[in-house]
This record gives sequence, C-alpha cells and structure tokens, in this order.
Amino acid sequence: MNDGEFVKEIASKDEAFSQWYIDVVKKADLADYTMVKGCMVIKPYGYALWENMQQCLDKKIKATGHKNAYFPLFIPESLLTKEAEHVEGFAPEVAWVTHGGEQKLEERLAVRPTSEAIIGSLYSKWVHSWRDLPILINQWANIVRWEKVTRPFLRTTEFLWQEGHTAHKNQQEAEEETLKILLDVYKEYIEKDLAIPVLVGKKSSNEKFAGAVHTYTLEALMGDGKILQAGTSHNLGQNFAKAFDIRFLDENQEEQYAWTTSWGTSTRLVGGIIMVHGDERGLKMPPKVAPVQVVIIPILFDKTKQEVLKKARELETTLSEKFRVELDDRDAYTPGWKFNEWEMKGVPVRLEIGPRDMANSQVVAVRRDKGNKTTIKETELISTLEKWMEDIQNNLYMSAKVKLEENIRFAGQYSEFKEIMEEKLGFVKAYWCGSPKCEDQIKKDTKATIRCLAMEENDEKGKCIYCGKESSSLVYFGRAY
RNA sequence: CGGGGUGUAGCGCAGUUUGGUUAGCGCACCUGCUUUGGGAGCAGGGGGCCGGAGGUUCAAAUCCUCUCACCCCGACCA
Repeated sequence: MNDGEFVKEIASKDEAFSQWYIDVVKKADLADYTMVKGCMVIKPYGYALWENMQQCLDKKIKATGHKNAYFPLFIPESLLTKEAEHVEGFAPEVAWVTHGGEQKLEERLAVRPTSEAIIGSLYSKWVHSWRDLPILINQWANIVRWEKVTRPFLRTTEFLWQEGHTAHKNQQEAEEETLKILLDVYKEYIEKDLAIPVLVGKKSSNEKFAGAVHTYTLEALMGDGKILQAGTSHNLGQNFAKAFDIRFLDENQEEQYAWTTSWGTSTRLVGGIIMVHGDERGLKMPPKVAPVQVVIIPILFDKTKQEVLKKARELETTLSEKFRVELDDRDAYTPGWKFNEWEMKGVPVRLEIGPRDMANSQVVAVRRDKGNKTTIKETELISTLEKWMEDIQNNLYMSAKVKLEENIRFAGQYSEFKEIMEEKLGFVKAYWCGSPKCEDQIKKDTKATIRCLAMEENDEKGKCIYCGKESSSLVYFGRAY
C-alpha cells in the first residue's frame, strides 16, 4: 500500500501543501466555506473534534482553579480605546456595529476582537480588597477580527476560542499564573492531548500582545516547515488595571492597582492537528480528541449479510462502553470506498468484520498510523484497542517530536541562516542582540520572525546573527502562519 | 491594499481566440438489476437566467463597459 495509491481527491502534500490542507479540510468534512468571506461553517465532524478539544482543555483550566463565565460580545468604543497600545494593535481588524435596527447608535460598538477591555471594566467593579483577589475566570467565546487573508481554521474572520482573564494582588502571583497556564495547562494540553510538540518561550517586544508587559508563547512546527503559534499567555502587569481602574486596598491598607493576565487558544489548533499529523491520505486524529476512535466496517455478502450486520452491531454496542465508535453500515458504498473515506477522516483504528472473521471469532484491524492489517481475537479486542489508543497517541507525538528536533538548526552566520530559510525552513536557533531593528531587517530579508526567546538559561555569549554584537540571548526564528 | 488568475449543473472542467442548431464532458445525485475483504458494473433518468448589471448585434457563454466574488503571490495579523 503506497501512499497516495488510493486517495486521489486530495493534492500531494509535498508538492502543494496549502492545497493539500484545503482539500483535507473539505474532504474530511471538517468545515465548509460560506457566503461571508472568512467565515466558515464548522461541520459536525470538525465540531465534534473541537468539542473534544474543549473538553480536554476545559478540564485542565478548571483543575488549576479557574471558573468559566460569559461576557458580552459588544464593547463600547470608549472602553476599547482606554488602553492605548491595545487599541492601536487591534484597530485595523475591529468590526463595528453602528446601527440598532434603523437607528444610529450614540456610540458605536466593537464586536470583541478579544475581551480584555470589557472584562477589565467589570473587574474594576468587582475588585475592592486584596481579599477579592485573585479572580480566575475563563470564557469560551467567539471572536471577530477583520482579516484580509483568511484560511479555514488558521485565520478566519470569526473564530472560536477560550480566553482566560485573571487579576492578582502582586506582580509575582501574576507571573506565576502566566507560567502555570503556559506550562501546566497549555503545554500539557497541546502535547498530551493533541500530540503536538511545542517550543515554549517569551515573545520579543515586536511580537508580544498589544498592551502586555510580556507574552509567553507555544510554537509548533507544521508539516511544511512553517511555524504555527499554538497559544499565548500574557502578563499584563498593571497596564490594563490602570487603564480600566482595577484598584484594591492591600494588607497594609495601601491602595494598589491589580496585576492582570490573559491567555488564549483557539480553533486554530484544529489546523495544527491537520498540518502536524496529516499525510498523503488525509487526516490522522490523535485518539484523545478523535471524534470517532474506532470505525467498524462490515463486509457484506448476500448470503451472510444479516448475521454479519448483527455481529457488527453487537461489536458497536460493546465497544461503545470504552470508545467513540461508529458503525458504517451504509449500503451504497463498497468496503474499499469506506476504507479510504475513514482514512481521509483520520480515524485511529478501523475494524473489518466479515463472514471469514465471524467463523474464527476475530476481527481484522488496521491502525491509521501504521496501515497494515492484523487480526485480533474477539476476546482480546478491548484490551488491544485500549493499548492501541495509547500507542497511537504516543506514536503521533513521537514522530512529530522527532520532526521538530530535526528541524531546529543552529546558525552562527547570517549566510547560513538565510540558506536554511531558503531551503529547509523549520526553526533556526541563533543569538540575537535584542534590537527590534535587527529583527525587522531579518524579517525583510527572509520572512522569518522571532517565534520565541529560548527559555533555558544560557551562560555563554555569542554574536547577534544580524549585527554581530555580543549577546547571551538565544532565540528561535521561523516563518510563521 | 498592490500584482496575477479564475467565475459555465453540487464538485472539477471543455466551449470564449474566429458570435450562429436544443451549451457539452467526468465525478457526484436519482431509479432498477447485478455487486460488496482497498474508491464496483450495466441500463435508464433529473439537474443550467454560462457570477451580476448595462450595452453592441438579426443573433452573445463568446465582443465592449462597469461591477461582484473567490484563489495564488507580495505588504499587515490568534
């Protein structure tokens, strides 16, 4: 079974990655285009994936003491403009509501591009004493950003996400929160549940969130060598507290501004799953979030049809206690057609049951990550599947991890840097003096930006990849989505 | 927002250069029969304001003007 032998409906991943991506999104039935530019429908199969992702992440968010709430979609202009850097950052992509019915509004309303402003204004009402802190709130919501160039999941005008907003009584607690989200919540979620390995680190000031003191980020390598920002966690310092007047009396009866954080991940990660795990045949779903973990395909012949179907239904019922199972008993399609379709949709394990298998009390099973057929005794089915789900999850993570590591290259010379960006992409690790000028110039030359500053301590000094000035700060560059 | 490209059936396209029968093909869809262990076969059938608006002409998918949408490449962004 060679790659690409069966599925001809999707473009070649190597030759036309972005077409391949669109084909997979459409053919795997994750999403569809609509009448409104940049606004996609997330179809049931794609939405089921998102719901599983939400569940995994929501659990972790709640386990770290956060509670969910819901804030308004509309933000009065006067509120949005309170934090100067914030407005400036988001102004070009804000959608405005100017009328209610036929009546022009006194003040126009922004459709939230993010909720710092509206939430900040409410925290200011809720926080009076150090005893009111911390406030640890998360919301699942839709967001609108008027993008010029859109792509399903990766960049859409409206998208779904989760945004956490917390307020703390001191700087240290806020910083701890920012890091806890980064490492204990997001990194765990993205690596363990989505099987996507990431580099974590701080953003350069060019790349940080508009209005933040600093931003931590998780960066993932995609199948074409470009980099996807998978999540961000911002320490907002007292910037937003000052803009929105979030004040409290501390233990020493002194008035202070609160220290706030915010953090988010979005439906963009669906795109990440596609681009990290997918292959020539389509999607590969990590078992933990796969909408369907096991698909059963009955092999039907006239004489044995009824008994095989009955057996298949029994299997469906038994397995459903442990797994997300789908029985594909559609009459109009041949088994071969179904094999290809479910492979395109990335279902981790396929079971085939036919008369031959029934006679031997077994099923034929195929792992999406391996592709070869094996037979499993019915009595061992559940235990084998349990083990397989874990194996597949690990296997997806490990192969992505190997690819990531192979694609982190150190560059000491700028010529070397440019060559890597021309020919290989991936991450380039290099010294950087800290000057935004060097960063901008590198971007102009190579389209690569600083994805993040390396987290690990570094005692050695090196030379800035661009200007040659001495520096001890190592950073990762890459071409971003 | 600049450069390029494409709009014809649900999808993918041909037809446009050189205007002229009833606009065609593949896939998908519907009906029936035979099939079903890696995208089944045959027979029959349905589906179109040729992106939209104006014009030129006896006659426009085809020529002219304007418009809209989408895609790719560059400048900005979760």
